Amino acid sequence: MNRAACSDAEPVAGLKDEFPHSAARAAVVAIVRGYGAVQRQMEPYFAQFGLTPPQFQVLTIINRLRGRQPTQRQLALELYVSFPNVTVMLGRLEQAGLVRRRNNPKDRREKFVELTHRGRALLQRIWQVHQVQLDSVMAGLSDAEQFKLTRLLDKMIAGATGLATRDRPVS
Amino acid sequence: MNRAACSDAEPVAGLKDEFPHSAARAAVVAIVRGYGAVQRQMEPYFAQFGLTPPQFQVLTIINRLRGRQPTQRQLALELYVSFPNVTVMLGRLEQAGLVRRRNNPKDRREKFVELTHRGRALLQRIWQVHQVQLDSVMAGLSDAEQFKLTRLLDKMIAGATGLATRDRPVS
DNA sequence: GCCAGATAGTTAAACATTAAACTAATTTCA
DNA sequence: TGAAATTAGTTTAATGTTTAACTATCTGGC
Repeated sequence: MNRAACSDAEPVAGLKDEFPHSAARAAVVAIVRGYGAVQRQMEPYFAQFGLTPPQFQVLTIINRLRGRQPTQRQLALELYVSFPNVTVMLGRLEQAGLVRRRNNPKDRREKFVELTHRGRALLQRIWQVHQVQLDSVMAGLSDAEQFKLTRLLDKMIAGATGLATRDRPVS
Repeated sequence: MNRAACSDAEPVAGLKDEFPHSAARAAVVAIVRGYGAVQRQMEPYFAQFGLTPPQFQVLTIINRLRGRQPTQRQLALELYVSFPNVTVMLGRLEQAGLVRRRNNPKDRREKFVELTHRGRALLQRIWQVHQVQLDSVMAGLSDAEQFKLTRLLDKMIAGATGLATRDRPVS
């Protein structure tokens, strides 16, 4: 390819080559990096129990909503994920014997979701060592700093002015 | 299934039904939620340019390493992702005409990666409006709070005591 | 000079995720 | 009552991610 008249190795005339730094950019980058660090610690930890982090999240939410007969729909809203995603994840968790779907006889479109005995037992087994893991992830910060971090993130979430925001998945 | 002797609706005897709250747990949850909020704002934003957030990240890193002839290997290390992941993502970006792979004649195992003119032009088009987007994500925090948030997250990352940690993907 | 081991990249299989299109059941209302 | 609209869930296609297994190439010691 002959691009002598528009060399691909040269910057485009008059435009800068790097995006400038700013407090907002640094904070966004820090959040993404912080999330990555948390993920890298939690993945092998949950793998010990045969779970992925999202699977643990699903089990936790189902447990929290127990007694309220959650449907897959309600689960998706609580989890902040799309509806098809719930279908897929429950399929795997059901196959693993941790979760059960029951048809609602009153409305045959709906299915209630609940933990099996095995699913509940697994959650409790994890809880016995879970605080140690969380503390090791947060070992770099004092309790006061952990509170401050939590407060700042909550404030950021509350104040984000979603210019091009989608509140939640729509499917 | 007859489970009369071990009812699935009862909590396991002697174990608690909820994992207790703690500063560390709140902070981890806040990081995950904060990341989700950022993602939900950035995805539709990048979609305007036909990109996903990871694709933008790849283009940014390739641009930053330009002049150093980065290989796919070096890209994976900078991006903190696995090597096969780079293969897959570059495949799509190359197909979109934003990136180019060139064989290293000195070592025919390696491939150098560089932005095409079109890739560089797209980055610069995004940069022109990028600060507005970042500021809208961080609209809830003052500049000083953004600095503090960045500092706390960096400290958290540096201090995490990876009990069961994997520094980076191994493949 | 040649073969064992290391290195760069790819392919395959699994999981998570979304949007879009589809099926089935219920509700609305004319 | 019966057709239209709504709602719950699934399936499909696409993207991103990992680990494991594979191919091709290079390097080092004999």
